[in-house]
Amino acid sequence: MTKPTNFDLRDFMPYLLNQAADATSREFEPTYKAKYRMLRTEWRVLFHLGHYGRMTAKEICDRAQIHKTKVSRAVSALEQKRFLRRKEQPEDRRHETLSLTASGQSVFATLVEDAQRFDAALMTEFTEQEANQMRAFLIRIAKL
Amino acid sequence: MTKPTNFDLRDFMPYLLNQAADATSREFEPTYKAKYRMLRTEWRVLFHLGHYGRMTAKEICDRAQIHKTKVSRAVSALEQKRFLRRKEQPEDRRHETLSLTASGQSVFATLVEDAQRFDAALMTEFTEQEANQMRAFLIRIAKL
DNA sequence: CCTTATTGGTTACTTTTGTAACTAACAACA
DNA sequence: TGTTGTTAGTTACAAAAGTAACCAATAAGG
Repeated sequence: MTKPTNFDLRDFMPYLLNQAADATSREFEPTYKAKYRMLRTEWRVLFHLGHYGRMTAKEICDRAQIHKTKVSRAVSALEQKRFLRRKEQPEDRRHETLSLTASGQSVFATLVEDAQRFDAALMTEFTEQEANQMRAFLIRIAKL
Repeated sequence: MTKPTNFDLRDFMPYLLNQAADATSREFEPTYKAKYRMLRTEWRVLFHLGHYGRMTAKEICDRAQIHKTKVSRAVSALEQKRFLRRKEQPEDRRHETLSLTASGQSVFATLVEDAQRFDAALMTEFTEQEANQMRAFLIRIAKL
């Protein structure tokens, strides 16, 4: 009855994805952590605002698939660092629009460069075509 | 001086990897969490022991790239669940060899099936060739 | 209007993780 | 032997994440 299971963790996609994600994140984390004392979620929120301009916390939750409490905490932290500002919407006072301050934007600009440099370095071992396939694949898996 | 940064998070590999890893893990987690009240690290340790037979905590750390405190805690938890057993090595009493108990092995067997089923379902949207490329790519990125 | 959802966001409490300091066993070498 | 260094693993404490309960504000239906 006992099957001769030859199951290798390296055949299990979630495991591989986690290992790869961890490896790259561990390497990149110091960039924003050391420079700006930011947490991963803060980094993500900053990037969403930097890229999309302005959005509500809810929109960030939906787009980035982060739980609202995590976003809430990240927003507070970024606010305390004076990287973003909230603005209550008069037509619906439950919403608040978030946007980067000038200093938030300059931090964003710096971190974008770091990210691009990091990504370029990471992908040197792969051809442009491989990189594109990868991205497409991951986007499908993550349902982005 | 301000560059018209057109940086999309979806161009940043660590972000994509994390999103994909999170998405798949969130989906798979209930399998071992609901059935056996196991944590992710416990699951991983169990799988390493199930696959390689017996090894020390240190070997698991190295192979799975998990920090020793996390492994230590997972080992204790699995021991309490009677899924594994420790055996001190007489020739070097700092080492202890870990191995699955009978019940640990049967849990492992069940979870392997779940994992295989999950992986198969996840990959239905991709060709065999795509899947293999993906795995190869991730193994390179994760330096496994 | 008034009651009952629903929605955006925060707070309080618990569980898990990260970090550093620690113990015990061994190794190396004077 | 004794001192110093290293290694496997644990423990204690702090930081972070998950979960659920909680406010307001609004919507919806009688």
